[in-house]
Amino acid sequence: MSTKNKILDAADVLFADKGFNGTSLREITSQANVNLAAVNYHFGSKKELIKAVMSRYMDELSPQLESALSLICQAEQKPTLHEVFYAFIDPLLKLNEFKENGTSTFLQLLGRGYTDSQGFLRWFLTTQYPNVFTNFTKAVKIAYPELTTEEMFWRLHFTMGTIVFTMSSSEALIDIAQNDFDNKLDIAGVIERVIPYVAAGVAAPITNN
Amino acid sequence: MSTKNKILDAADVLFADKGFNGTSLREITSQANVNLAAVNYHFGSKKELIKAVMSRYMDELSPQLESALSLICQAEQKPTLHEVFYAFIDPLLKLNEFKENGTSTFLQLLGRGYTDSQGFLRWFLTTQYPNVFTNFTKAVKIAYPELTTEEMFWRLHFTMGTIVFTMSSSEALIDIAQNDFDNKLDIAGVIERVIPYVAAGVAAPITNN
DNA sequence: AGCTAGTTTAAACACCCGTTTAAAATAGCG
DNA sequence: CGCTATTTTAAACGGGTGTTTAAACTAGCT
Repeated sequence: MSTKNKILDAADVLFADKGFNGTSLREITSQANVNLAAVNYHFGSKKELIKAVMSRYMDELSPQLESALSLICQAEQKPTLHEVFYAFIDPLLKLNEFKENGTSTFLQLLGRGYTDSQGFLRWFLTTQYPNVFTNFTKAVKIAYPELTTEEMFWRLHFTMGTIVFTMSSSEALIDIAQNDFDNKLDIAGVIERVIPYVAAGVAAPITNN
Repeated sequence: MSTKNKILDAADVLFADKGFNGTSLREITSQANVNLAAVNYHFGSKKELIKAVMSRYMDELSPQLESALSLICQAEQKPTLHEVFYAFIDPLLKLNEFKENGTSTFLQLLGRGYTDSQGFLRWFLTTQYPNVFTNFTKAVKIAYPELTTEEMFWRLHFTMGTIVFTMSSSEALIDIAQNDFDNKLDIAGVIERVIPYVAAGVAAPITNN
């Protein structure tokens, strides 16, 4: 395997686990069995490495999400909110074929990116992959047209927060849940549980104060 | 003002803004106009300072939350989920009297603590302030007894995630929202919007797969 | 084989970190 | 006042950080 990929593979596990700030290049390169300077040689800087790690997932995910959402929007009958959110499941789970534990690693990275480094990753995602967001809001708008744009703005961000936050601590939660309820559970199980939650949240009746 | 309080005041703003790992003692002490060594003299270590910052809020909040929740549980008619969640609003908003921008700062700190430093703050909160959690689950159990303990476990963590994550990026979101919808909005407004969302999420019908 | 372009390597660089030290300053009190 | 205990201070410590350097190595190709 190429040095570049060895670095990427080691980096995304460590980044997901300990955050971007919390992971040093020395940890990454020793885990990847490559020289420290290789990161700067192949990627230029740590920041560019972070972008590369995220891009590897987004380039895989983004087209699949786009087609899944546009399929829903063009269907003869208008979709339910439940269907809109379920459109995310297959593309997300396919990341597991793309890479071992790809789904949960990616979602953890997303969570890290939201809170670490003062939102530079949010800027990166919204500017580099804007279609994912516009397609999603379009689909929600069709499924729940009564929702004002502003309410939708907030509820989608709440949803983003729920997903991302849950997944970034999903390993710990799964551990606790398996101890307390001895119920075999994996990342797909968590997704199965979070979808009804966020769908109900977005579908909540509009309160007019 | 005492050196100790100057440090605490500077620390919680910086911690909320840039995370625990992302804030150095040198930033804190220069912002507080005190000597670098003062932190270790008064608090012992950075970790103890983090605990002290959180305790200052929790000691204020915890009793108020406990009484608000037990009031609800002991009412003659069983509470709705909406009421259970609204019980949080007043105690949280009272943090603004306790300290300028106390509410949003505290919630941001909570978000930081969940993701930074591999969950040591979660351990700290659940072991030092267990009553808040048990009272909350008790109240939810009364309001929605059909929910299994396991489902409740997950939905409460989803809720925690939504709140904490939303608030940790609330400033940026409020900025965007005010630009796009020119709608005056503050932290209380965000709370007003997130409550129906999480209440609906927790109240979502049970799916049996 | 000999040259070149691409890659890897060990070492050093300059800087930031949390913590400790020991001296200086400041209060508090008999 | 003079003594003691507390607090503040500047400086240093040991270690970790991302990045850069220049030399060594390794293809690939004529």
